[in-house]
Amino acid sequence: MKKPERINQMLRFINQKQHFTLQDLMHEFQISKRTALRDIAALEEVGAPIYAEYGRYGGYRLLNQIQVPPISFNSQEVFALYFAMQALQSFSNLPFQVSFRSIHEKFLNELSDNQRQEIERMQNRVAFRHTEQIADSAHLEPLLTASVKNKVLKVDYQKTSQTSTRTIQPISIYSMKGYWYCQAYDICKKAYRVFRCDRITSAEITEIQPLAGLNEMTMKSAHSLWKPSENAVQFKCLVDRKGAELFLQEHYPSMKLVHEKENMYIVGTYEPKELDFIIKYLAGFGKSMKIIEPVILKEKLRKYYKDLLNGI
Amino acid sequence: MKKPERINQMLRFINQKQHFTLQDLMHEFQISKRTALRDIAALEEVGAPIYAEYGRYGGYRLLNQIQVPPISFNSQEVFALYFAMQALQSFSNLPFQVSFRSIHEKFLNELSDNQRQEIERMQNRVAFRHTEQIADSAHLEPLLTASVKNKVLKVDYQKTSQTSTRTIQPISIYSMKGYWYCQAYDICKKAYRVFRCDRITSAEITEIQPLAGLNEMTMKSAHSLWKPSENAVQFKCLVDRKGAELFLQEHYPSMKLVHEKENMYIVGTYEPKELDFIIKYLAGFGKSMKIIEPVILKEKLRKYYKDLLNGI
DNA sequence: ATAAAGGTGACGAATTAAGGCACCATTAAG
DNA sequence: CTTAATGGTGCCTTAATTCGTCACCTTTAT
Repeated sequence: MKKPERINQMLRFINQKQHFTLQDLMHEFQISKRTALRDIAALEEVGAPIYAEYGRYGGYRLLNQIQVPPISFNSQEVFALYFAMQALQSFSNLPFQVSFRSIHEKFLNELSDNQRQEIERMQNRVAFRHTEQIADSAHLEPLLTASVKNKVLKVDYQKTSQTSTRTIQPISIYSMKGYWYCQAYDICKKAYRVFRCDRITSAEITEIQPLAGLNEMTMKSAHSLWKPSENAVQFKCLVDRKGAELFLQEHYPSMKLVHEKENMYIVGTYEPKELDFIIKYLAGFGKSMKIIEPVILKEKLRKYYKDLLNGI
Repeated sequence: MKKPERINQMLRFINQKQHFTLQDLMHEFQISKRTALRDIAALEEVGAPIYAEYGRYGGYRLLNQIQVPPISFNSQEVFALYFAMQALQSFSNLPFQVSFRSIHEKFLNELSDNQRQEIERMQNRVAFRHTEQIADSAHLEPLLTASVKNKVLKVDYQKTSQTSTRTIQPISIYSMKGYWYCQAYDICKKAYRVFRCDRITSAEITEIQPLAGLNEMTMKSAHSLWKPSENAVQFKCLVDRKGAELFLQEHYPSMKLVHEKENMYIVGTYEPKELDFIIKYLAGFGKSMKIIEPVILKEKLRKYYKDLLNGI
């Protein structure tokens, strides 16, 4: 018997029992223990609500979902979840493997006719837009797995046509502005780094001893690992109301917005090698921003604008 | 997706339809015709009472409903939903009133201990970041209600310190880059418009007769209501690879990216009154962009940079 | 301590799945 | 009668999956 058919029969089989063991499956379907185990995994993947009981007289049982009212979310909650899901759907890469078709169906199954209709009506009326995914990120799953299980990863990282092999301990992954990023500790360089996931061309979980304490890190606290080097330069820019809004739309952890006597300033630090980057960022503010210090930043910006003028 | 899972989803898929075609399966499950055919065979083997209708407008029909064992969300799906919800939570305004606390609790209640633990471990490891909400939008609910129920709304709209009263028929609402927007048809001005919701200072549902046909509009098709006026100016800019990426991160419906003999161009139109806006947008590309036409755009950009230079 | 349950990892041989292609059969519309 | 849209078959190649075996681990009740 082929696997799909067997899995389906199993679904029916376990549905009749409330309790069964691997032995039962082995006899019933004439398969080995290993295969029975694998089939259980397949059943769970399909969504069968079973759980295992360990030890002597253990076995598998069905979660009795019928007794507990099947997730009674109210309409508003259902909407919220549904549209959250829709937003997820537009990601071309996710750190989990999910079929939105399947979620969609299971979701609608749980709902009353009324709720179903309302959802359908709202379908084309609400959206949470975010930047579309720009580059495919192929290895999100191992990155997430490593960060959750506190493992060390060996990755190939491609940066401007150069590929380097890094040994990293991922802390978290996040999507932002069309890209996936991975916060991690670079074991070799002994420093906190952020990697862009689409530039990771391969990822492999190793058994290298992870750094202790790093698994206590959360996404936010990890940023604190980032310290301005001794060479870091302080800067300060005056911004108007519009500039402040732009800042809120896009900024980096090394800067903040401060109010000072009716005026607003962006203050922060940059590493010398990031100069070009920061100039480009600040130029995006246009007239809404005025560099106060340092002078070198003013000079650079002037040069930047001159270059652009010549390039037109 | 592996075959057993696909077959299961198919069972549920065809169970909801009374009629479907090979094409449906091919699209829905992203498989070839040959495979779809084979899957049909597998379904029959599993016991689905399907029969085929030959010829044009043919397809498959289900004789009677199949009994499919109940299944629930699998772990991966639960994770995805959970994190989608987390992302929603960071919105300071939503068009529905929800208590994330309550959703959170209901969610965790339904899960097995195992899943609960995994979720907790992932809590600080994954995030879908989007721009934080910048301005409060107070009247999202009436806007959504009006768009769903096809009602006409009277709103006060504040634009650069001037408040005007508009009579609009909302088509959809969406969030983007930290703001909520509302696509709507302005009944008085007889034109399609997009409003920023935080600038709507009051909203009231009226009983004014709505425009017929508008409720057929979806979010995407509504954009087609937007037509460049007679005064609209065509423009064309050369961009390099980096420029193309920037374009993908941020662009507007009136423009598109085209490939032409190894080169990439942004082409589109702008309204004369949007000139300042478009200049600012294009300036954001820096060296990665070169205006090809019209000349007036080049001139404006040059002036823009000169002004900035003087302002440093 | 022991026995009985579930669970993992690795490996190689066997099997299956998948897509592509060419071509056939049936049916309705024009 | 032709065309388009639909289901259906056979055959080929390549890639992926499946399965059993075996060794060994974990959990739990007795």
